[in-house]
Amino acid sequence: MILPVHALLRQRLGDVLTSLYGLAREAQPTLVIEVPPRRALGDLALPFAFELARALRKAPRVIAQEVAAAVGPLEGVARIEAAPNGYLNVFLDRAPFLRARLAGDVGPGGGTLLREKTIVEHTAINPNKAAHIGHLRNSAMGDTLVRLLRFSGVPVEVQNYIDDTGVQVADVVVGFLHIEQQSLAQVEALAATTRFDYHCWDLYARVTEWYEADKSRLAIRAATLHAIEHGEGEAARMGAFVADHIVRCHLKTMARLNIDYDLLTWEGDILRLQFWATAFDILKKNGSIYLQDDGPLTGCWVMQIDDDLAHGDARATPAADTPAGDAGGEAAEGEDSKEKVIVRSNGTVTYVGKDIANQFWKFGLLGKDFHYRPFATRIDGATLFASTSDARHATGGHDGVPHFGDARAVYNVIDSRQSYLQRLLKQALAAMGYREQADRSTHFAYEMVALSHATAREFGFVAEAESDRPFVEVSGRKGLGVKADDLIDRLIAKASGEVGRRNASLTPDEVRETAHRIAVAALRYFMVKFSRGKIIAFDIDEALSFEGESGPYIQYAVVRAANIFTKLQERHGIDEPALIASLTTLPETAITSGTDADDLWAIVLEAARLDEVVETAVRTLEPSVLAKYAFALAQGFSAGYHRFPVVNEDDAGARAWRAAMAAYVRRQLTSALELIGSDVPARM
RNA sequence: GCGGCCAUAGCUCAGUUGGAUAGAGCGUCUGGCUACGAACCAGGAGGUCGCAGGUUCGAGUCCUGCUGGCCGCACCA
Repeated sequence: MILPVHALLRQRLGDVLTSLYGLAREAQPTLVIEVPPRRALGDLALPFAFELARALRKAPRVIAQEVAAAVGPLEGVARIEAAPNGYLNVFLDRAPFLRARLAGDVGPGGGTLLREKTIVEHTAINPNKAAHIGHLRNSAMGDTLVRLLRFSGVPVEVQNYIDDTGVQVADVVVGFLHIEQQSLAQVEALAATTRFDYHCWDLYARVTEWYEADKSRLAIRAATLHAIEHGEGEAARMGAFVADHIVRCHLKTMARLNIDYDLLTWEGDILRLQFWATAFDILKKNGSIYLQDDGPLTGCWVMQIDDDLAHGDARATPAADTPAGDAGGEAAEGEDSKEKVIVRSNGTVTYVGKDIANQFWKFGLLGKDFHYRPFATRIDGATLFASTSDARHATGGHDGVPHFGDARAVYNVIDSRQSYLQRLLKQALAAMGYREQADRSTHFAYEMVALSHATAREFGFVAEAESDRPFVEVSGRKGLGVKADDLIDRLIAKASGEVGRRNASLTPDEVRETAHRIAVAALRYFMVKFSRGKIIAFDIDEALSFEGESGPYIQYAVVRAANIFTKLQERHGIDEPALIASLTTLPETAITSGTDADDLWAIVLEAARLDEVVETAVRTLEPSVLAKYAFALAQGFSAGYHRFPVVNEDDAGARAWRAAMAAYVRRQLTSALELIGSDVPARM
C-alpha cells in the first residue's frame, strides 16, 4: 500500500514549501504524485516545480533542487533528487518497504473519502423475466462499486429496488391470464416445476406480439396494471407471486456471481405506505411542484425543470438556487423552461414521483420508514431483508434488523438513458433546500450492452443484425438477448473442459468448483474492464476466451505465485512466514542494485499501488481503473515469473527477495480480484 | 431544436485531479516447454490521438467552434 507514503510526502513537502518560499498551504499547488516511466528515474515523481515556476520567478529545475536539498531525511525514503527537467524524484527504501508490507504493517487506509453511511442501489431488474446480459453489467459494476467503497472504509448499504407494480409485471400477468388462460394455482405449479424465469421470458415476448396484433388489447394491460397497483383480485395476487418468484430467481443468478444485497425495497410498499403522499405534501408546501391550471397539462401536478440543473451537477451558485421556491409562477419568463408531470390528471403518480419519495427516504428526509421482513439467506449466511407494508410480518426494531436508509450519500446505478430523470431527483432535493443531499446524490451511469454481429447471428437474431452498426441491440421486450444463466452455464462448461484437461487428478466436484470460479472471473472482469461510457458489444467467443486481458489471466498469475510456495516447501522446506522472516538477515542486493533488481522492485512497487488505484477508481467512479490495474500487475508478474526463477535459484538472497515479490503480488492481486467479486482457485 | 455521451493502431479498448519516449488485448509475423504449470513469455510490423482554432513552460487530456455516430428531452418505467 502506497497511500501512507503519499501522505507523508505531501506533509513534509508542504512544510518545505512554506518555510522555503513562505507559501501557505492554501497558496500551494496540489501535490500531484505520479510514477516515473522508468524505475531508474525514481519511484515517485512530483511535477509541482513546473507549476510554481511562474509565481516564484524561478526555473523549475532550481525549485526542485532547492526543495530536494531542504527536505531532509524521511522515513522509508532513500533519497530525493531533482531531475534536470524539473521533476522532483523520490527513491524509496526498497527492502524495508517490502518487509513492512509483507509483515502486514501497511494495510489499506489513509484515503480522503467520506466515511459515512452510503447507499448503493443496483440491479433493480424488472421482476417479470430472467436476467440477461445487460443486467449483468449493472450488477457487476454496482457490486464492484460497493466493494471499492468498503475497501476504502466507507460503510455501505446495498439496496435492490423491485418494481413489482409496473407494466412489465402486468404484461406477464396478462400473458398468464389472457393468453395461457392459467389460474394462480396453475402458475404456482408451473413455477414449482420449471425454469419459471425462462418461461416468463418467452411469455413476455409473446405478450408484446399479442398487443401488436390487436392494439385494443392494450386496454387489458391498463386494467391489469390498475388492479396490481391497487392490490385487487386475481391479477394482483398473480402479480405478487410472479414478482416474488422471479426476484428469487434473480437472487440465485446473482449469487452465482458473488453478488448480493442488504435490502430489497419494493415499489408496492412505497405506494401502500403512502411514501409518495408524504413526499407530495412536502413538495407542495415548498412550492416545488404545483397544480397546472392551463394548457395541455391542466390538472397535472408538475415540477419546473431547472435548466441550470439540467446541465449537470446540482452545484449551487447562490444566485441560482435561492428563488427556486417561487417556480409556481407562470411560465412567463422561460421560453425554453419545461414542466415534468409528477402526478397525472387522473391522480396517479408517475415513476418520477415514486423515485423522489424513495430518494427522500434513502436520505432519511421522509420522516417515515418501511417495515422489514426477512426475505432470504445471503451468500454468507446472513439475512437478506425486504421492505414490507405489513407491520404484522415485520420483525420490528429488534431481532437484529439493521437501521436501513438514512444515509449521507447515495449512488444509483442506472443506465445512462435515465440521466435526465436522475437529474430531476437531484433537482427535487435541491429545490427543497437539501443542497448537501443533492450534491451527494450520484447517478452512477453506464452505457448499454449490445451484441456483436457474430454473437447475434449465433443466437439466431439474423433479422436484427443490420450491417450499418457495429453491434446489435438487445431487447427484453422481443426476447432478444442472452440470458445470464445461459451465459454462466456456457462459461462453466467451457472452463470445466480446460480444467479437466490440465488437472487430471481433480475430482468432478473440484473441477466444477474451479470452473465456476474461472467463469465468474471471466464474466465479471469483462463487465468492468470497459469504462462506463462505452457501449459493450458483447461477443460470446471473446467472453469465453480465457486468454489475454481477462479475469482468468489474473487468476492464473495468482495460482502460479501460490505454486512457487508449494515448491519452495517441497524442495527447500521453507514456508511463507519463514521466508519472510529470513528477509531481515539475507543480503538485499537482489532488490537494491542492478537492472534486474530495478525490474524486480518495479513489480513490488506496482503491487503496492492497489490502495491508490482504488481511491482513483472511487473518485472517478470508474471500476475499469481497477480492472486495468489488476491486469497490468498480473502481466508484470508473469513477465517476472519467467525472468526471475525462485525455486531453481541457488543464491539464497535472490531466491528470498524474488519469493517475497511473489508473495506480495499474490496478496495484492487476490485483493484486486476480490474487489471485482472473484475468488482464486487453488489450481486451474 | 435543446441536453448528454462517444470519436486514440486493422479490430476492441487504456491513457482520470494537464507532465518525462501515446500503451494493452485480439489479429498478424518470428522465436521460446530437458516445466517454480505455455490459460504463459520474448521480439517485429502497425498511430496526422475525428477536424480547426485557443489557453499553457507543457494538451490525447482543459476551452471554443465544427464534423460524424449513439442516447435522452411522455399524463411509460
